Amino acid sequence: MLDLRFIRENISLIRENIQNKNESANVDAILEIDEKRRQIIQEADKLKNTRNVVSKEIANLKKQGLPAEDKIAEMKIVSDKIKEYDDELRETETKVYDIALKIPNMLGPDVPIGRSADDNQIVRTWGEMPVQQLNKAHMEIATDLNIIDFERGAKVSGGGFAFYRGKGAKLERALINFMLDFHLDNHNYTELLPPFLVNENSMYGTGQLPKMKDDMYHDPEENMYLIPTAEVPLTNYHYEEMLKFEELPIKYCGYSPCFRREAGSYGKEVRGFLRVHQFNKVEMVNFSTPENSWAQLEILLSEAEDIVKALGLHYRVLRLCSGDTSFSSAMTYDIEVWAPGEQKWLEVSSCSNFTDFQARRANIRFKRRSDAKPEFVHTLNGSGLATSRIMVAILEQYLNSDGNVVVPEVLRKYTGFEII
RNA sequence: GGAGGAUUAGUCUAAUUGGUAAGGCAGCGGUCUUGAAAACCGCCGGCAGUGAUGCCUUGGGGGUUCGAGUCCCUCAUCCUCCGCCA
Repeated sequence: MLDLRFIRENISLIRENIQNKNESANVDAILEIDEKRRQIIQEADKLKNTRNVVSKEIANLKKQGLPAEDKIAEMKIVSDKIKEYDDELRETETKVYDIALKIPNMLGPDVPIGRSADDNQIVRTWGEMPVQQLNKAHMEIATDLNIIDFERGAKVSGGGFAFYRGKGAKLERALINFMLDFHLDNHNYTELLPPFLVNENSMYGTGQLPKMKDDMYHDPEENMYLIPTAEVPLTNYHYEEMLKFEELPIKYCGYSPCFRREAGSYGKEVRGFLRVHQFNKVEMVNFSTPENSWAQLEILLSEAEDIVKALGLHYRVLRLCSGDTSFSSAMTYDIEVWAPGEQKWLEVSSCSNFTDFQARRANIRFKRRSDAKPEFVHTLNGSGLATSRIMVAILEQYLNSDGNVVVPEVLRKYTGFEII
């Protein structure tokens, strides 16, 4: 969420930003409602002051055994009035937040303006386009090698679910463990293995709710949500906390499965591993001071790139244009790996600076000194990485001429085999 | 799932029949000192405000009352016991 005061003072910038982000939030009413909200607070505070002062007088009278009926009757009226104001305030605040929660984060200064993925900037490309002797897509490879079973996934759960089988399952576990160990050993992270179900507050905290409600698996019985990314539990780990200045930046990484309903997806988009309801991901999150967050974003990106490099996969880095940058993000870099069988680039990581947007929602703050005013931290996160699409890239880039797949060097100590 | 107990600010701990959150420690700033410690003074929950100041805050949310840390309802978390269970 944006600061209400910032909204008040920069409404035209906010309208422009909503357009640039291809969002549709309607902010027309917010100024008027917020003005009303502030007036109610002022009026109510005056009455509350009266009540506090006179209540003390009543207490004193009672102590001296003097009558206080007049003042009590007077305060009864004041109290009723306060209740009316408080009810009105609650209503008005709800209206303000309904609008404010749907306003997207402001874009960072270097974000190129554009409508769609076509306008994203290519920052750099790493490695060489691999030359394929066999031109097979990952589904065919996986089926031939019997390492991924979508049919039985569909039978047991539904479309978009799969079993990893045999060496496929082990390769998946190897990827997860390799990524975690790599970040822990080389990038100074603390590992968190989080809950996969979270409450509603957490979903609001990181900004999945209210906007993305339809994309979430929800248990109405307990009002809990299956996480769409470990970003949710890892960021909300410090929900409503005051962090220590000396400890920033705080860096966590953690594995989780990610659950997405993908409502509205269709056709060949949902075929194979490119878009599934459940996939595995190692996520990195970072709590930073405001002045340091842009530098941290570059570091976060390079840490994600280190994984792709270590796996020897041909990839490129994109700076997302305004229209492709998500609701909560100020700026996002995507890492895409090349899938020769698909003949396309696959997103395997998204590294974003959320500035103070999530921190304000989740109320995560820090003090520069023990007697200083609290400030919101900046939060960042990046996938490091999503394994299902990395699996696709490995199968297609490491396919050799006899139809087998060579296991990337760094994974061999985890898999125990060199070839599938 | 059932029964009972607990939750006060970073932490520990107070608060007459309901009368409007008192202290200790830690931390920060200062005086003193060659430097440090000790001692002493001030600050030391949040929001708004340049400020004086005002409002809010006893796990969350409601209620009763002129007034709630205190009484009632509800939810959460923790502890003890019973039941069930990987």
